[in-house]
Amino acid sequence: MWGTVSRGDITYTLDMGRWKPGAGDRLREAALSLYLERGFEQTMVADIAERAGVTARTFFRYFTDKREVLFDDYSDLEEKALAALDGVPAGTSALDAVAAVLDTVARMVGGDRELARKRQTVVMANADLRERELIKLTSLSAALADRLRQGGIGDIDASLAAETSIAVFRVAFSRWVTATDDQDLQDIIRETLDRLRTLSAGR
Amino acid sequence: MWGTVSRGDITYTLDMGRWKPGAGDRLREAALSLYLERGFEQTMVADIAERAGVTARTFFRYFTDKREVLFDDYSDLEEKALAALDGVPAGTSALDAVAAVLDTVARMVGGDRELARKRQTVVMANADLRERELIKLTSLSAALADRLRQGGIGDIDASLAAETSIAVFRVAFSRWVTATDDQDLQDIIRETLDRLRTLSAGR
DNA sequence: TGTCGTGATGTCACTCGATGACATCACCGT
DNA sequence: ACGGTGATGTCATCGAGTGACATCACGACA
Repeated sequence: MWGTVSRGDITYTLDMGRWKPGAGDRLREAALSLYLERGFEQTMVADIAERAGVTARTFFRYFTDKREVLFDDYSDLEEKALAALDGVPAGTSALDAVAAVLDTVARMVGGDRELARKRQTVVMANADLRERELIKLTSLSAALADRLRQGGIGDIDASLAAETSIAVFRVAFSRWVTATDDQDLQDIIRETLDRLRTLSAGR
Repeated sequence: MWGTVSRGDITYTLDMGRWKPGAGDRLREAALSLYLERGFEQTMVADIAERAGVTARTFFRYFTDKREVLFDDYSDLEEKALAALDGVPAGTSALDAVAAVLDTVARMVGGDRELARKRQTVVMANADLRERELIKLTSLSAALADRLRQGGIGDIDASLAAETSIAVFRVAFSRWVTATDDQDLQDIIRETLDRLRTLSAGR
């Protein structure tokens, strides 16, 4: 299917990629596997591109930088999270609304623990990747806070609830990927949120 | 004081810097002012170095990268924060312990609001700088959580309390730098923490 | 007072991430 | 068969960051 073609005195090698669809997905897979094999810093964008059958230049057409290839699915997450927030009945307390959002997020992320572990391994091994993850969560938090405000929640309460949800998610997610049993992420998140309520009550 | 010196057929310009002490501080000041004037991306490390009277290579001997020049004081902060944590009496609840830490941090950061505003302006204007700020806060949080565990606080409670303290700090700090009156950062932090307690109680 | 060691800095060369400008190619409709 | 279009490749360039080595001021010491 992909052979070689001569044109003039130049021979083009049609090594899958230039016209094969799905370059973005191939790049994502190539990146994750290479980051896992060699580590993030030891992997060059050219390596990822080569494994995906494209050029480094093409990599940067799909992803703004070398880190983003692991994180661009956060836009989906944010979209669904906001939708979940819109779904809660008016008058729900800020923390309950946020609980509903966390439940939705848990369903999205909690499906494939093996994948989550691979990603977590890679991300935790590198400071730049941890930074990127944090800012993704934070911008999600900011979006949630905005939406909460639109729903009539007070300014500070909205910010606090949103930030708190991130805190809970981080703690719960960490427990989930570390856990040896196969407890649901959803359950762990619920537990963690309850725990926070207890803590804040001073008990 | 710093003139020129001829040695052999080479003339060295002793433009303050090569031997003048305090290169680190000069670099910090130069960076902040340039980031403020032109923006972070439009400022090159060579520019900062030049204003500080050194070479770009020297910049990287003081700071690991272009961002770190704004954040290396976090090591002080972490040190003092942990010391504050050690100062709380045994048996204090996780959240109360964290409250004490926040108070200490507030005293350190809350002294110069003008400086804080400048920094905040620069940091908020650039995604890479926001990332760096987040990871600094997060590693502070991790250090606090560790210390809380050493003090006998349960695993999850320790993580949650530490993460929560970051959430409270972020919300409070944002209010403080934005505020038009001259309310103390300490007070705002106390208020915000109280607000979180109320929120979590479901009221 | 001259010499030497040391720490801080400068110089140079290089790699790699990232971007703009332009060329090339497959594919699709006409 | 032809021309337009979108995706990709190619090339040149900038700037961050790093290693190796040279240079210099200064303080110790004879």
